[in-house]
Amino acid sequence: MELDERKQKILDAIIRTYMETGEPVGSRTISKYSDLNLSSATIRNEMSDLEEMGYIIQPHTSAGRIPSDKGYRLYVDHILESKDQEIQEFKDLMLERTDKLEQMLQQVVKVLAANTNYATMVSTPAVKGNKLKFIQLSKVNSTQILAVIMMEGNLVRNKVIDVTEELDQETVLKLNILLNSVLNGRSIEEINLAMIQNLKEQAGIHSELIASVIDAVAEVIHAEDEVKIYTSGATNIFRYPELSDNGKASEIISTFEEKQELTDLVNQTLENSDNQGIQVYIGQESPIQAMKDCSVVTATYELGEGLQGTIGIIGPKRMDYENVLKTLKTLTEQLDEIYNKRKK
Amino acid sequence: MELDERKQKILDAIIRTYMETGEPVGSRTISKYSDLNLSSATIRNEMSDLEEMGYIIQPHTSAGRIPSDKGYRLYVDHILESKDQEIQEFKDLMLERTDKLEQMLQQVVKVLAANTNYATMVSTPAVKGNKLKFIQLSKVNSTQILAVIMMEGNLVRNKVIDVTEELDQETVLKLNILLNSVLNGRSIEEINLAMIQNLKEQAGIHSELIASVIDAVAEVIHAEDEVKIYTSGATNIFRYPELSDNGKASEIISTFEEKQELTDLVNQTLENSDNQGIQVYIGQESPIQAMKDCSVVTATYELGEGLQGTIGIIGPKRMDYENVLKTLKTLTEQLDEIYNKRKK
DNA sequence: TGTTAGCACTCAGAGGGGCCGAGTGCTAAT
DNA sequence: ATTAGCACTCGGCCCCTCTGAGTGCTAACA
Repeated sequence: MELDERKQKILDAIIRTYMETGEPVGSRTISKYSDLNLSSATIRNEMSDLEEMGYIIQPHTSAGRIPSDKGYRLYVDHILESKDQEIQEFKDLMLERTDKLEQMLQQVVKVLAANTNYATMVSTPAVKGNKLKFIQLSKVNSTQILAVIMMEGNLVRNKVIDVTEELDQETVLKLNILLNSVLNGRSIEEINLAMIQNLKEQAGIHSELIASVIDAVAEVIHAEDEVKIYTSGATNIFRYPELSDNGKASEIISTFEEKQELTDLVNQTLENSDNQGIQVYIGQESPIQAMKDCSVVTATYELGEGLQGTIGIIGPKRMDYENVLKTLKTLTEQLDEIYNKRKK
Repeated sequence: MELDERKQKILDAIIRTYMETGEPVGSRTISKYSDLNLSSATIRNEMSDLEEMGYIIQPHTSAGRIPSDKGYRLYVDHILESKDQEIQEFKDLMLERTDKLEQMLQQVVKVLAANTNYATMVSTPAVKGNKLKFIQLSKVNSTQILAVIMMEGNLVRNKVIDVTEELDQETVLKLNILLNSVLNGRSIEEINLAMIQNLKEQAGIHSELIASVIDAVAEVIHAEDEVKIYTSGATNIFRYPELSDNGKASEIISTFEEKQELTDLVNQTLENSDNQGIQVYIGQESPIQAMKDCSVVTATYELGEGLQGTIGIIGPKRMDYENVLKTLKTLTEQLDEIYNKRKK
């Protein structure tokens, strides 16, 4: 059987209606609502076909039809194809923009949740192929050294290193210079064993400390450690009866609270960025098991210099894809812009 | 009317039974369950008195009685009076203890939620009268300086400062020495205007930068900014039917997610620490409106040197106070111990 | 041949009635 | 002061019915 234009239109009408109401939609509704001017009987026939083809589902006899994952997928793919969408302004949000990236992201995720009425999340940017700007060792006390590591994009990480040998100020200074002269401007991938060996030799008796510092650098740069995730509006899922069943709701909210699985989502999203970085997971497609009854829309934003983060919106399968996609697109663009301004 | 011993015992029995079952408890139950050897009729008379005195409530005619906030309060106060409670071990938790305080706290809050089946939260320590260990300025590029500020307790904060004037390495070094010589070992309260003035004078043309740095120090030290709150087990509230009513659950979980109000709770807790730092808010007593149907138990832990944080457990009013109080006491002691070991 | 009207059928959900049992308050007896 | 007994209350549960939305099928129609 073929999905001709009329069937498409009917499917579209079904999905739209269902997105609004959340109730199974019947033939009569479509017959009246849409501008197809077909009787309910005809619609029924078509619906029967659509069901056979797997685009819609009847939750039980004598109920209307609801879209299946496959139906949603078709719908979303259509939207994704349609090219330029108008741009909505986030001025009010951006007015309050702060210098602190993390605070801003928290702001973003809140506004997003409030605007969309879905659950939202955002990850801080992961470091990817990022380069060292400089390392600064400072003596804390006789047995501890503070290593401050700054990367491109002004990301700063600290680590306190315990040392066995006592160091004087001068030695610390020398080690500083040594480390910086060799490591600055390198990405983690570029720092190889030969380089480390070389460093150790030059450091002489302090080679052990060098090893510690390198370890710290490696640890610190390793992205996963430091990707933070902010969420908001998890309780929005109570708005959608099909999700607020106690077991489901609890699972989804737990996932939001514990965040571990969200990290997986972020990583997966970053791996397959395409289509302007926006991805839509419908139902079972979702990488997170707890969200198999939801749709998850993710977008990748980039603050330049290999700093990529993810924004995600989680809602019912009948979410307002059109609006969500548009909003996410706008938002990621705005984030780009912020970065560029800050750079200037 | 007086609360004689028998009434006390009956009240106690009512509360304990209700804590177990979550159902209103009737006179017959108490008559059989307790070792008072009184008929249900007698119990009924006493219950009638207890109700009049405000310790118990009848949710509706022909239902049993449940404890009122006042009843719980009496019960909790009794427990708090009873002195030495046995100590329960958290060895498995502590085995995994890491150097990273925040990671450990996250661990703590998770274990706590899993063990108690209540919702839990923990705040990172707030800085209070804490002293500067040192300040380190580093040149990032021609217009930016990185200030690393280390406090007692090895708390490190970073801030990138934009500067208008170009600085060479040597100047940065000089400013470093200047700042450290004046500010080291001072707490934020000790840094006064005269000191700042003095610094500025010595800095000459760079006085503006000094001002920026001082601002940064102030900002960074200001506790509220940096108190982070971790939560876990928010969905545990679904275990308790009296809380899992949709509206209430949603409110509580939102509070947990947004965290702003939890900060208020933390602050309030830190302000009135007494009774080994453990406080119990029952129902309306809670500083957080959303939790007016819950009980909130908070404990203050101290990592020495003015670093205080808060642990909180949020559950139904019929929570197992005895166990919760014991657990919290143990936990805070363990945290103390960790600090002492780390110090050594 | 595609579309429509009509009709019998299905089924979830709302509403109502009746029953049950837990629990109370009161009274009279011990 | 305590207890036994009794009438009464009331929420929760089960069962039934009714309703209305929706379907599939068939026959008529253009």
